[in-house]
Amino acid sequence: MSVKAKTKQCKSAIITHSPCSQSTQMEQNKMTEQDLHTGDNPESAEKGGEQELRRHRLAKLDRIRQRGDEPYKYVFDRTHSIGDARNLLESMEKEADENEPPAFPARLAGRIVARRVQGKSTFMDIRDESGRIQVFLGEKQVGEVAYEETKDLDIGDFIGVSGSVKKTRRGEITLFAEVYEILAKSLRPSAEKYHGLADVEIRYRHRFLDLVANPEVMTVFRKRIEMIEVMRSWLRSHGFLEVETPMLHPIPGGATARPFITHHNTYDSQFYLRVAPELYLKKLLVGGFEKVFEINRCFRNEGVDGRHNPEFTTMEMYEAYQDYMGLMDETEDMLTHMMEAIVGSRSFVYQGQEIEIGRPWKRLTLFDAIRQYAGIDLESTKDRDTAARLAKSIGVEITPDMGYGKIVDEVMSEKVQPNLVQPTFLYDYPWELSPLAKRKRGNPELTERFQPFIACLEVGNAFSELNDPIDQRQRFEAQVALREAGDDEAQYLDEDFLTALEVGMPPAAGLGIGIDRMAMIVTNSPSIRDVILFPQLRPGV
RNA sequence: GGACGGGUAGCUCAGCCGGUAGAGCAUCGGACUUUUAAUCCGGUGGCCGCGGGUUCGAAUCCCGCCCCGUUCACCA
Repeated sequence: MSVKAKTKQCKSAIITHSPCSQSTQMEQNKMTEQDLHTGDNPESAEKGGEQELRRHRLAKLDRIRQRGDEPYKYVFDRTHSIGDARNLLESMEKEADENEPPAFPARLAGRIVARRVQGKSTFMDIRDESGRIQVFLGEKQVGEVAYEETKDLDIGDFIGVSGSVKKTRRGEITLFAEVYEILAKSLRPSAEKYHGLADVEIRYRHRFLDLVANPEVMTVFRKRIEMIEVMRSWLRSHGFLEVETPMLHPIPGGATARPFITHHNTYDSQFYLRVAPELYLKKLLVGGFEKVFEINRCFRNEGVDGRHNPEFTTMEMYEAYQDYMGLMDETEDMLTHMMEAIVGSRSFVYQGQEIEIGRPWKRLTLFDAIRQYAGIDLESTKDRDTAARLAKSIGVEITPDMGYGKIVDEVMSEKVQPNLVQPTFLYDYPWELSPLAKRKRGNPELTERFQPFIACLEVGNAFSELNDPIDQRQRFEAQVALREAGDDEAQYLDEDFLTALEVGMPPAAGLGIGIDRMAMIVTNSPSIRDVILFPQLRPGV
C-alpha cells in the first residue's frame, strides 16, 4: 500500500471538485452528476476503485450542501453517551412491569459502522467511545424527504440522532429516530466489516484506521493508560513526586545505548535525545528531593524489533535513604498491584504462558540463577578466558571482544531468561555491567542491582545508586576506555554529574520500569508495536 | 545485516508446476417497513509492490530492489 500514491490520488480528486472555478455551486454539482453518469469529464474520467468510491462520496457531499445542509457541523448536544443510554435502558427494564416496556427520549451521536436497508426502513449501527447502538430509521417516522436523504449517508459518517431508546421485538436496544442530522462526512471507504483491517503495515502506519476498523485495539490502549494511572497513583500514595527532566541532553547518559543526535540552532550546539533520565533525577536527590519519579520517553538509536521501538516509555523512580533490597519489596508491591488491577485476577495468560501473580516473587542472585539454569559456575571464575570456555561448553556463543561481565550477561540472556516465566528478581550483578550502581557490601566485584522479569521479558532495572564520586569517576573512566576501544555504546564521562555527587547525594535506590513491556504483558500483546499508538516504521514508501 | 514467510480490487483473501485475473464484503442500480455478517437480482472496480530477464505468451519461472512480518545477529 503506497501512502504516496494515495496522497496523490486524493489531491487529484480534490482538484476535480475544487470550488476555485467561477462556476456556481449548482454548476459544480451538475458537473459532478455528469462525472458519475458519463465519466467524460477529462479530469475525473480516470477510473480506479478507490477514486470511484471517493467520487461517490463527494457527490453525496455535494448533494448535502446543495440542499442547504452543512456536512461538517460545529456542535451536537448529546443527552447521553451510547454506553450510558444502554445502561439506562437496562436498569429501567429491571424495574418495569411487563405490559409497559421501558423507553426514554435521547439524543445520541456516533460514527455509522453498519447499515442495513430494507426499502422504507433502515437500520444503522452507530458507535461512540462508549459503545455501539442500533438506530432505526423509518420513512413514516422521519418523513419522506429525510428518509430519502439517508441515501447520502455512508458507513464512516458521523451522525446525531434524536428519538426514543427502547428494545426492538427481537430484543436489540435501539434508538428509534425521529430526527437525524449528519455531523461529519467521511470520504474514504471503510474496511471489511467482518474481518476488519488485518494488514499490520496499515494498522501501524495509520493507527486511526486500525482504531476505526478494530474496536478491540482501543481496549488495549485503555488498559495501557489505566496501568500507567495505577502506577502513578501507587507512586503518589507512597510519597513520590512526579517531575520532568530534559529530553535534550548535551551529554547522553544514564544508560549504555547509542543516542539520537540533534542540533540546536541558537546555541549552535549538538544535543542528544535522552537515552535515560537517570542522571538528572539523581541530581534532584542531590538538590534535596527525596522521592521523585518521571514517566516519559527515552530514545535509543538501535535495532527495531517486536520488543524495541526507537522511542519508548519508562518510569524511573529514586528514593533517598533506601537500598536495593527495600526497593525490591516496593517494586514487587507496585508491579503486582498494576498487573492485578488490569487483568483483574491473580493469574493471566501471556502468549500461551500462564502467569501467576503470587507473592513473594522468586528471588535469585544472578550467579545462582546461572548455576541453576545454565549448570555452570561463573561466580568462582573471575578469569575472563575460563568464563568464556565454560560459556562455550554450554553452547553460548562468545566473541573475543566480550569481557567477563559481557559473558555473564550473555549466559543470562541465553540460558536463564527463557526460564523466567513467573515474576522473578535476579540480583547482584558483576560491576562491569553496571557503571552507575553501588558495589555490594562485602563483595566489591558485584553491584547491588536487580532486575524484575515477567513472562521471560526483562521489565526493569534497579540498584543501590552509586553516590561515591571517586568510584563514579573511575567507573566513567572505564566506560570512556571502552568507548575509545571502539564500543560506541559505552557511557560518557559527565563532569556535571560528578560535580553533583561531590556536592553529596544521600544513599538512595533507583528503579526503571519499561512501560511498554509491562503494557505488552498485561494486554497479552506479542509486539511492542501493539501497545504504542504510533510505532516507528521505516519512513517514506 | 542473514534466513524464512508475505505484498493480487477500497477491505479480507483465492489463483502461483506459464495460456484472456477471481470470490466475499464494500460501492453503484433494482426489489424489499424489524434487520443485526439482512436477503435476492444486475453492474462498476486491477501498473497482480517496483525494475529487469527468460518465453510466442509471466500474477505465476529467474535476477535485482523496496516495504511488512517472524527469527537470528545486534541490542536492555
